Amino acid sequence: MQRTKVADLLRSNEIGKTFTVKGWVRTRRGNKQVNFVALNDGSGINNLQIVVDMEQFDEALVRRITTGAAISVDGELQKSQGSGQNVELLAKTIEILGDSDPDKYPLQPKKHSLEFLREIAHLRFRTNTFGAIARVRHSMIFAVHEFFNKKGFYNIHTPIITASDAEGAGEMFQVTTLDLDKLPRTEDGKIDYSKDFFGKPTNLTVSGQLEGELAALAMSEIYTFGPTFRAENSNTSRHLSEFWMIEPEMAFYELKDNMDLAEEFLRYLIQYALENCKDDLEFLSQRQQQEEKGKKEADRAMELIEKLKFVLEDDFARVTYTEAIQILENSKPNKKNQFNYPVKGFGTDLQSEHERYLVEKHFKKPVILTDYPKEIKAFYMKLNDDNNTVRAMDVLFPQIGEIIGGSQREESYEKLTSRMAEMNIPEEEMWWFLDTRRYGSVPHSGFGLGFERLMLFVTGMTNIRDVIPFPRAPKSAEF
RNA sequence: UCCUUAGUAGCUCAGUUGGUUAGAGCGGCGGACUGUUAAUCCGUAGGUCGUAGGUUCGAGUCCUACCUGAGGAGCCA
Repeated sequence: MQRTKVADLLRSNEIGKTFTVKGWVRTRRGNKQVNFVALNDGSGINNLQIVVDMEQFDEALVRRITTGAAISVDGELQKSQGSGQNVELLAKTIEILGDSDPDKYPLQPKKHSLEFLREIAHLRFRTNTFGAIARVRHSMIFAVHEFFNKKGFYNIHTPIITASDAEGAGEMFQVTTLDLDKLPRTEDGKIDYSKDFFGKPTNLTVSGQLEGELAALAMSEIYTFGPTFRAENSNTSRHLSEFWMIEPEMAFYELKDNMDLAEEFLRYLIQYALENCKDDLEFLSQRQQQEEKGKKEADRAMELIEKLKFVLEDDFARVTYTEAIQILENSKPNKKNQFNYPVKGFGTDLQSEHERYLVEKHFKKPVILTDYPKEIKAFYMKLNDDNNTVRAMDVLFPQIGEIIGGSQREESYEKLTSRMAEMNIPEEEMWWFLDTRRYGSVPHSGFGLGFERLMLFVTGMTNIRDVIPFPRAPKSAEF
């Protein structure tokens, strides 16, 4: 018989009909007369209750239905006598597909800490929380492509392995096939990369932006959605060594168009989650509420779904860096010396505590900060007429901070090369990038959205290692 | 990388100023209960206390180093 998914069966009202379900056992309980098995196959957050009439089954078989075991059940759908579910499956035949030794299976029918589950990340898909996160993650991936497809953007695959070290977005992972025990040397003792696989030093990409610009200056509107790698030794709940980034790049967009797109994009994704991930979000919300019980009232996060809706209600605040500095300088915590890093006028690099104050205390909604001093931003950002600030924009979200970083790009060949000279970026390595400014250069803009940061916000999880299936971080590459 | 903090049964934790056979809850296992809802009740088996040194008559409990986790900072997405 054809297999029916648990989620479909739970929605079904074909009482009395026979179905086959396959999945993994969450719990079994009962007595000599009747047993109840909670079965999940990943199709949704809710389990199907299998009712096992003990008179119909061999006790030895039923004993093998342990937490974690895989089973196949043929049975009749019926209205549930219990109150926890509408329908249940009265088992007619049960087949054990895969046993699971209850003495050794690490997942117990009880609450586990997220830290423990990180140590058994190969099995954590089987928990409610990580099943929900995996489904939400899928929906968000799908929504990203849907959004851009609807708007006529083309998805571009940019390279994972690159030879350019130009963006300076952080430490890079080197890619090599050289034998590290016997490195070939040139006459002056340096490593001879002409012997390496690509004939020159190569790394894993830290951003697809530069290649994205090449595509945008022909295709008009493109986006990338791929893995990026940073070998930065950063050990926080907001950073990964391997993460997924979405980078749209648009010809003929100025900074305001860029901001409008970023805001529309984020709203679209959140709206999509609310409409398509209701069950999972409700579960994640309950989970979060449980977690928050131990905290002081002032430290508690807003209820998840309420928080998501709240972001949709209001336009994001848009302020320039200069205005933000003034707000911060005149803020209570600054005057009372409560910031660890006091704000001292133009040029101060904003710290996490400052961003959090702006978003969570002052504006109480997402904030887009623009026009930063050129000194603290990348070389490719368009210089403003004041010669002092660049057309950068950072979108700041409550709790997670910077979720998007972007800018209008410098389209002038002269200004770009002079900025590169100031920042000691070798022109000869960037000849291909500079060609876009030599031939048919136009105003253009783009931004990068850290996909896992979005996932943090949408799921209400607080550690980024919990919103990607197999997190990569310093000293951590298991599974 | 820096600061703080933690590392005791499968999991979550308690172990008083260093002192006889290291405790609990949950989970597992055995049993009871004619429909349960991480069920309930009774019983039972599991640890030498992150690793390596050291102090001491004696260390889970003090000291040093290292490893690992968590929270925060920097870097950023």
